[in-house]
Amino acid sequence: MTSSTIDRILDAAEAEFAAHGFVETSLRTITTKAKVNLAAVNYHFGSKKGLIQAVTDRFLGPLTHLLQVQLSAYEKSTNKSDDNEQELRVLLGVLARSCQQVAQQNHHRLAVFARLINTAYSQSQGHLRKHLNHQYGASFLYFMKLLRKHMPVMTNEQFFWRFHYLLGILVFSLSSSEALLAICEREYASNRSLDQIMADILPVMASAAQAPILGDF
Amino acid sequence: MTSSTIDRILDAAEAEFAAHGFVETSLRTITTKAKVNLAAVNYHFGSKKGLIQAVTDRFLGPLTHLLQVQLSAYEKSTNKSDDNEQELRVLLGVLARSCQQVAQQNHHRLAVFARLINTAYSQSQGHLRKHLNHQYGASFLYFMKLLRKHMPVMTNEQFFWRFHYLLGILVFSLSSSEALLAICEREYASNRSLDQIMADILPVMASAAQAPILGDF
DNA sequence: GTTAGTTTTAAACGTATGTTTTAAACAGAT
DNA sequence: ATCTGTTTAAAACATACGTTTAAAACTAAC
Repeated sequence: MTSSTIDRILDAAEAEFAAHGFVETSLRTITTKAKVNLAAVNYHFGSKKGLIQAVTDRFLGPLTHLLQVQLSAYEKSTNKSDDNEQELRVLLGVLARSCQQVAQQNHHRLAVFARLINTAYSQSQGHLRKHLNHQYGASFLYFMKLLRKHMPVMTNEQFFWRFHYLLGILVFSLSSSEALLAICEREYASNRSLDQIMADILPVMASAAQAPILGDF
Repeated sequence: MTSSTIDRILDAAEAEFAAHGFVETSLRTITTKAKVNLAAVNYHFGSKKGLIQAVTDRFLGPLTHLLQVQLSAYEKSTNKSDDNEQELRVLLGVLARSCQQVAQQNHHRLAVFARLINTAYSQSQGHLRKHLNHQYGASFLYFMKLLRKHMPVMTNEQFFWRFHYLLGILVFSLSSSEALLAICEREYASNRSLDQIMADILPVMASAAQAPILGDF
């Protein structure tokens, strides 16, 4: 047995979810791609919802754990720069590197994660968002706490909004990465990688974090 | 007859699409909310796909038309600032104001638009993206051309990526606006409007547009 | 008032989906 | 080798969906 049924399902589901979204991909396409019987999903994961949760947990579990470690290491580090924007890039780099390390070559994982965030914030009810917050909120709150230090000249509410604007850059880029990379290759004959995109985004997010707050427009 | 069947369908579809997405909302929920017979959708719009197109056309048609006018007025205007970032805010403000003017109080319209962009870029095939580009690409290319002038220190490819990072801010904020506004009200007892969010985003996008390009991280 | 064209209605159709069921195949322990 | 619990397999189930049909209701012109 090269790989277990469970792993083959998770891998196939991850790829399909990343490419077509959660509701758009059926269990039948997943199970045929995984070369597994249809009923296997409900046997091992209970339901489609359980499968989605398992796929995302496989990424978010290690990610939040690694993030916790890396952030506390960053917090204890002494060689902080005086340049606030530089320091923002470093902090955002901790998150980016943690994502990359957990995704480990697998370009689907980040796309699934981005889709998850997207759907979580697109639901008016917000059940998924509450679940994510309850399950993995601690690590991300920690990250936000450190980020907050480098964005001092705003109220908590202003920080809330600004944070989600930054999140938008990341989520949109990752969930659209497949299409964007394809366009980029066709239009500019340039073969980029997800890692390069991540590196590309960091200074953009850092600048966006420091943008002035203007009342009018 | 207070409002025609077609308009009632469009209004109901717009609200449901904005709240739950295109695939997640059924024709039955739309027609019951519109107090219209189920078959009316297929009679008037041919198919669900036709309905989606009609909903988005109702927004994108006027928007691109208005944008075309406003942008050429902007291009001809003489009181340009020497401050590049300020000028970026003005140009982005043209887009924002056009969106607001066309959306006209209807907070669903912008959310549907954002969802459309999101799904267009989330499809690996990209049929929807090509359709939008073919139908409404001219106005947005015009906008990009003007934007390009204020982001000179990068290659065309770098501009391509940067543009989509900016797009991410807008799309995520708009498609998540309902959830974000709800959280904001609950957490900070602050009643914001979509217009305020738009005004809030402009300087962030302007700063992000001018962020430096760093090779490493 | 009749007629021709349009719109609305109720019902049914075909299909795709997630899920369940029941039995068979398998694995490891005794 | 037998037994026990676990996993796989094929089939069926129930439901929700988009779509189509055919008749009824409506509208406006003659």
